[in-house]
Amino acid sequence: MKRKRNQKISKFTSDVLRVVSRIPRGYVLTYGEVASRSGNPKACRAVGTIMRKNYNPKIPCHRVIAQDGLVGGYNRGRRRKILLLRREGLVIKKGSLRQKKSHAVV
DNA sequence: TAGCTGACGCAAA
DNA sequence: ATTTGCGCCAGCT
Repeated sequence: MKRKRNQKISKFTSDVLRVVSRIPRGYVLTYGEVASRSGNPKACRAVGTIMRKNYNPKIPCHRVIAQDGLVGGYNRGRRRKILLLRREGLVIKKGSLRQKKSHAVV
């Protein structure tokens, strides 16, 4: 069912969304990194939860991958996520990224 | 209010 | 190199 008014998002959520939206094209961050930059280094799972909710399609959530290199999940299908990443110049082998490109704080 | 879930991370076997 | 188990946190029912 649809909700008329949007739930007020937590500061953490807001921060996470901001961090992710700042990831440059061609770069990726891990869920853990995003969590750390959001103030809770151990909230990697929570980050996943937030991404899953897919607040704003404008947010490049496909640039957030797992620490082990696996692309992780994607609300619209892992396949799609991989496509997007390759499209940005990243090399993915069997669902995992060869070289992780993190960006220093922008 | 309390409990369950999951787009994770890491250590151990 | 792989697989299994446990911990952690915010959101949802």
